[in-house]
Amino acid sequence: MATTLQPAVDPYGDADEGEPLTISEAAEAAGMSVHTLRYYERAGLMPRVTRNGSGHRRYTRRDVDWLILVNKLRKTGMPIRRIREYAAMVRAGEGNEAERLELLERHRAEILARVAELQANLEAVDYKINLYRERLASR
Amino acid sequence: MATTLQPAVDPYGDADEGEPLTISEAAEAAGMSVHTLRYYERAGLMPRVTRNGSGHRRYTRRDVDWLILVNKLRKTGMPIRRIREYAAMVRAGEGNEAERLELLERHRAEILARVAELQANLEAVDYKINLYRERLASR
DNA sequence: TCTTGACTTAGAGCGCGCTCCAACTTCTAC
DNA sequence: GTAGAAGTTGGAGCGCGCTCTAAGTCAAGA
Repeated sequence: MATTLQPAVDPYGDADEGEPLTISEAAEAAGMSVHTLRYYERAGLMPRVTRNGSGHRRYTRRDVDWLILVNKLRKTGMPIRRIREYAAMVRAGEGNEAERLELLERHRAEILARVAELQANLEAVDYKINLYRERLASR
Repeated sequence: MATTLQPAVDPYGDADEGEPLTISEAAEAAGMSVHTLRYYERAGLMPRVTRNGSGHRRYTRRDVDWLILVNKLRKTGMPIRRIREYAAMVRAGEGNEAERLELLERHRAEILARVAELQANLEAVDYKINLYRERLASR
């Protein structure tokens, strides 16, 4: 008997994966904790996660790729809530690419704004640094 | 009207401070809420805040400048905890400029690292964006 | 058979940075 | 003098994103 429940539709777009990973292997591969993986799933951030016969999660390579992307979205400040929306679009399958694109383009603009803000405020820090350097130099 | 907010510019000289501001005026000038100003004071982020005879806070131009700096440090991700350390140094007075400089230089490095991280992860977002654009174009 | 360890769940806990509330006092304008 | 705006305090509450705990299931190896 097959050990995994295969979905009728592959939410990622393609098929066939290779050996699935356990949660700890997937956590290792994605660079996060098993706690976080379970949390992300509960939070609706995974388009799908299949289980084996005894209820254990099995992560495909695509699942891990998705986790790595989620990680990057998080590191660029995308809130869980919006990643959930994105995951829902991916789960819904093909046909909503325009929406997905719009979400990512908005996020791109936010990243650029964030970089600009950091660089602007960096100037104030640099100004202060120079002030202290001068004060120290004139002793 | 001698009581307007005049930038009589006193960037750390011993010049006149001018009329002190109430908490709501200072909040307005610094671009934050009065709640936040009180919170920052309680959290130890203010080197000093004087009170008038009846216990109301009076903010000098220097206090507001400090708040603006704190705001920039926050926006560049410096935790409250570390700003508290910095405020303690300022409160302690002259003689610890080397420590203050070190704190700011560490923060500077963290900002640069953050910018680099954002830019690196931005590439993944751009990659995805291009993917969706191509998918949409070939329809 | 027993132990070990990896997995499961629901739910609690936590650190951060505010943000607000209740109850009270003080200031300002009329 | 009085209304009401604005100030004060201690402490509660909140949204976020994890992070961990407890109690249980299950399979493999000594």
